[in-house]
Amino acid sequence: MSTAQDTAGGETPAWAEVTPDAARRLLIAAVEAFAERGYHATTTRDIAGRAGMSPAALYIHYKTKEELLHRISRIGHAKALDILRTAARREGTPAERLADAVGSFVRWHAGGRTTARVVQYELDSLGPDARAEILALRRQCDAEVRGIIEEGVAAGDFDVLDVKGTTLAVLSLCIDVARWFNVDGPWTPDEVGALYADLVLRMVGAA
Amino acid sequence: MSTAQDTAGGETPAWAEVTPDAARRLLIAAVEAFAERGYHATTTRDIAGRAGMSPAALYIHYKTKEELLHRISRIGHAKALDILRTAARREGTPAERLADAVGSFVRWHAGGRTTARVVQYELDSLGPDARAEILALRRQCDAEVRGIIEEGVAAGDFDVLDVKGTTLAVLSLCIDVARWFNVDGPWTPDEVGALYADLVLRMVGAA
DNA sequence: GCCCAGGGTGAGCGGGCGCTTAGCGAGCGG
DNA sequence: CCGCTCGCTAAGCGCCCGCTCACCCTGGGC
Repeated sequence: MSTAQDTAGGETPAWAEVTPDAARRLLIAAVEAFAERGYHATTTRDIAGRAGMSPAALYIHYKTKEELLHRISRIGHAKALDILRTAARREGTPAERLADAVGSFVRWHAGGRTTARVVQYELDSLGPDARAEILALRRQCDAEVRGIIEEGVAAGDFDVLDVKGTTLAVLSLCIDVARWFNVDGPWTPDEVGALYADLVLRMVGAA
Repeated sequence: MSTAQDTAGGETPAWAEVTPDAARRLLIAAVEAFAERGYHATTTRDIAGRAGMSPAALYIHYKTKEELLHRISRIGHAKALDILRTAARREGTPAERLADAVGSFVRWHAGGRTTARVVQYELDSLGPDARAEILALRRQCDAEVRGIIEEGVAAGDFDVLDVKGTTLAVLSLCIDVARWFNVDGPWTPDEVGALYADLVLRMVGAA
């Protein structure tokens, strides 16, 4: 159960950047707990218990419960931005790059649903400073997708009425996968990624 | 501020079915608080305070804090289902009915964002029985939209690879409006409704 | 063998939570 | 003008929260 959360493509083991080991185990426990119950409904005793430690151990590695959420949010958003950036800057037509971006972004939200849930839906539980920092990362995600769509429009490959609105809709569609995707459901992350890539190409008039 | 939340088209005053007046004021206060902070982060003292009452007054009209969420969720889902059902059963081509359904559903999520947020995102805070009841209403919402899409496919108006997946994506797109829509933002609910109706028609290949 | 640094624990503090209860006072039939 | 009803309040109960602190155990340098 503790090794269930990997990255979208299985590149690097998840949360490898968090050290030492005890801090990583606590963070993974927090991700699972926040995803299941939400930030406010999760107790520090629950997090420590999942990591096999006493409640006090949490405060050796993190100043507060909110710092845990902040760390999770920052690492998660960095990963999401990395996925979109990689797709946006590869070679290929705008349609190919948009399909790649949506496909891999959706695979991450479906496969790493536990992490994605926390990253995408617990943002409001952060304090003002931390939230502002995360929102900046979000705007960069938006910019990457909008960039691809604008290039497609400029090249005459896409037919879009409202670039800003369509960008928002595309991201919204991908993000909401984290809310409804069920590992035991009828689709694999790959299947949802492929379906969504097709749907998004239709949305921008590239089909 | 207390009259801010109306229905999508301004048909009936919101929450008119909740009586007596004190119970309705408490429920409206709860909707606002849950939408702002989430169910678990909202205290019964906060709800009562917003309604101008003492903390104990809440328990004259509701057995528990969860009963408030349950009532809000049931009424909200009933309204959502009503919107979709009305659009699905009117006269017109499948494309017209789908555009109507998406447009009005999105207008409700954008205009009544406060309510929609609670209804769509605080579901997991309900107990098993209450959640099961609400999930049944959700499946009916899904069935209404899937019905329109199936008719469009049967009539040869739509070109859809995966009816079930596309239905889910359409609903997901609409629901997520409640997460990002901002009343002070660049769009009105009507504009988002129109944009989304166009995007969904493209998704089903009816453009 | 001794010491020290540092990750870990058990116990517990102050406080705020959901919820209860005893009683108050306005409205009203008789 | 009594007295009953009933919506509401003030006070507070028991609980568990986030977080702290004094102490312990273990492993590596000398």
